[in-house]
Amino acid sequence: MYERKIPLTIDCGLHLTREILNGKWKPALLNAISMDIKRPSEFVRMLPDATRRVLNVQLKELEEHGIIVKKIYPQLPPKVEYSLTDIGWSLMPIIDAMNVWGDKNREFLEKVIAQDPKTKKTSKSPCEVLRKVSETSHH
Amino acid sequence: MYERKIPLTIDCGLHLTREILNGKWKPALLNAISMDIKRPSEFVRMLPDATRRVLNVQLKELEEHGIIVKKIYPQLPPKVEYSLTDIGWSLMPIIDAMNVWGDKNREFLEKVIAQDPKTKKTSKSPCEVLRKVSETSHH
DNA sequence: CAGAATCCACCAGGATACTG
DNA sequence: CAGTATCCTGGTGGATTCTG
Repeated sequence: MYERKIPLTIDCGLHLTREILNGKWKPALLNAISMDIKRPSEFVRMLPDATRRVLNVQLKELEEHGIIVKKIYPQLPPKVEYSLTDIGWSLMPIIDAMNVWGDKNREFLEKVIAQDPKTKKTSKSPCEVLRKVSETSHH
Repeated sequence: MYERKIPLTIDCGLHLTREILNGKWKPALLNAISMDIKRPSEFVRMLPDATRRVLNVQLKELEEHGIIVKKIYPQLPPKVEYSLTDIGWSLMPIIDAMNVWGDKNREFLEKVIAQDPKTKKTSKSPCEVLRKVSETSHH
């Protein structure tokens, strides 16, 4: 059974963290950036089910919340790169834990979520896509 | 700088976990249940900004997803208690991490989130409320 | 005390098209 | 390649009322 190391008496922190991570693609974006996939075009390839617009919106929020930084290279064609701030990096253990937990329980979770009527099936599995991207993302 | 222990090449797990935790009050509910605050009336007291209905909805989803279990005592007045399943417990380190991270960065986060125009101020701080509840929750 | 039934407002997120 | 402007809809979550 799970043993709590720290006595948690309040959950404000929980709400704050939820607020920061609140957005359909934010965890995935953070995960991507931490893996050095940090250009908008790469995000789009990596998350085929998301729109450029939505990704931009969520990236902007993450930026405004101080989690990531946007660097614009004044070139033609334009080049943009995102990177994690210190606070952003400090968030990664949580993202990783979510990733690991989801992977570990994938079989079970896919079943219970699939049986959920309000779950819309996404056309493509993000898995293979991301795998491809990360192989080719650095030319 | 953050050193990644496990090479993460896919983020499906991330999506699954997000799906499970997707719901405004789910993390707080899980946190509460793990702290042995597990009766509907306690939830309502603990989260004054949430409606009974919404809490019920989210509890039901958590139950359908196999994260919690609902036990109904056939009495008058009715009594209901929720508890975490094994999978639910295995999720707690993540909830805790979120709680800790949010607490640690509270000052910063409150600032950046407050300056966010689309953040609606909640009337009461959940902190004091929860503190009160946990003091009195076991009669 | 627990919870179902309505009704509804709002906004996150998706589709599309256009500019630099 | 990057970003913005519209437009639209589905669903989340809130308010209220009513039962056992």
